[in-house]
Amino acid sequence: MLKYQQIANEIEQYIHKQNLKQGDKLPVLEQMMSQYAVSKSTITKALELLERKGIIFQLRGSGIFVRRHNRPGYMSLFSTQGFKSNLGDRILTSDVLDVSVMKPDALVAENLGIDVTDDVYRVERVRYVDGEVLCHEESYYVKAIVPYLNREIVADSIFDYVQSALGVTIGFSDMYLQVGRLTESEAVLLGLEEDDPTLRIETIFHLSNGKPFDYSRITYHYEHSQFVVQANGPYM
Amino acid sequence: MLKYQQIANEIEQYIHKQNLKQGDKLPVLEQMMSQYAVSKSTITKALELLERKGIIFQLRGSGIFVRRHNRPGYMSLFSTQGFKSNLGDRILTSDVLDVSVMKPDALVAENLGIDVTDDVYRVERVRYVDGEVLCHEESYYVKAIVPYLNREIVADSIFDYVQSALGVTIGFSDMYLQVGRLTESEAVLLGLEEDDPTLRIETIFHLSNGKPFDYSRITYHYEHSQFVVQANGPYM
DNA sequence: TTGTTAAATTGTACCGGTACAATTATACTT
DNA sequence: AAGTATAATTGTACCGGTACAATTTAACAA
Repeated sequence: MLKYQQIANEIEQYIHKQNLKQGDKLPVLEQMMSQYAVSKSTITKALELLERKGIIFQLRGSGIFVRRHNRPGYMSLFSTQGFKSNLGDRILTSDVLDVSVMKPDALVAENLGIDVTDDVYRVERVRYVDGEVLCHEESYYVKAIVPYLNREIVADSIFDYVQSALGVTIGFSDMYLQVGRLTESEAVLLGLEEDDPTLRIETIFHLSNGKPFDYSRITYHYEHSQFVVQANGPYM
Repeated sequence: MLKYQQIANEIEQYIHKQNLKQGDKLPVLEQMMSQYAVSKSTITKALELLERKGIIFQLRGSGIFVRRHNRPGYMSLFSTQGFKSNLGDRILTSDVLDVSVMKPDALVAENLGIDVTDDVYRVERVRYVDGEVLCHEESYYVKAIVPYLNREIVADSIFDYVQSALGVTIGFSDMYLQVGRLTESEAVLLGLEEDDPTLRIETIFHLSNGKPFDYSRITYHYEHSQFVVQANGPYM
């Protein structure tokens, strides 16, 4: 692991262990330099990472402060999307409805940048947090990149498997959000009624080399899903 | 303007003018260094900014490539939230329903980190994109930070005014998303029916010194709002 | 042609430095 | 006590460098 990542983790741990709250001040940069015995730019890089994650904010001339939102029930929009799990103490489980190899339809192929004659894995799951229905997920993996999947892998974290077993790294993703109404079949799976409101998120996940490898459609249970997104002004 | 910001802008312009698409390659780092006559770290910083904005991705050993999502109808979730307007060619207008000074209720005061005896500006608007109803917005500004507002300012971009006229800088924001059903009064304003689906976003905007100055509740017209969020893997 | 090895290309991690801007603390005045 | 100038603190911009890892290209062998 890289130094600046390691340091970022340790600082994050420190904040949690000390139970620091919004506005609490962290040690100054120079002290961190000597504490971790690295150069200023390495500390800066670690802090920048934490800033992007919404864990701290820095104020020139003043110091480094803890940033923390105050709504326990909300999940990070990104945590449910395959990235670093940030669900805290909540337990995520899955019912696997389907894992199979197939040919993609035109829409799926287009989103994955492949041909309709190429193979994809289709995975269908219903996911739960602490036993409550969270969402219905239908996702497609490019078989050329993810050559093998089974129900055990899929019941767990697919992304962990892909990264550790296949040695590929996930780079970035495009998420498309839209509110709509449930179809009858979706309603059954989520334990709701037809035409009930829902949040639909389509996501295209890319490897770090820019190639799409996963296209997924998620339909959320509107009563069990609330999300937080922490944004940093100048960058968006 | 800072060098690295300036360079980031110029590169962004270049991408648009050349109409580069996903996967197209940009000049290599070393060439950019000489072209803009700055050091490597300044170019790196500019590129990092563009990477965060979802405009490029970098690939060690290979080059710098354009990243571009391919769904024209979708607005960036952040563009409608006061940050850098990225709506492209679409025109954003507002009906101002209310601009007044008042005392906040307990909930608003809590979200703004102030006392119920402190003054706030209450702003209520209906916003349109290209003439279509986009959302209903109710927002509260800490009067101690934003001492004056009127209907002209509010009809335009409040954030531009706050930053340029008041000389404060916006630092970061926490957004809370939730799907629900419209109340009758909301439905009237949006031209929909009661109990229709809707996306509700509450946002707390902070200055760069960490102080909250704006708490807003937005209710979106579910048929006229679709959002894109571009995420970068390792940072979330 | 196909695969393998070696070399060149190219971005990233990390160092250490100077200058500076924003904030906060201090000393001083009124 | 309250304002005002001054100094100290503290993070950010920018420079220029070395080493290195990932990728691509070129050279080579089977």
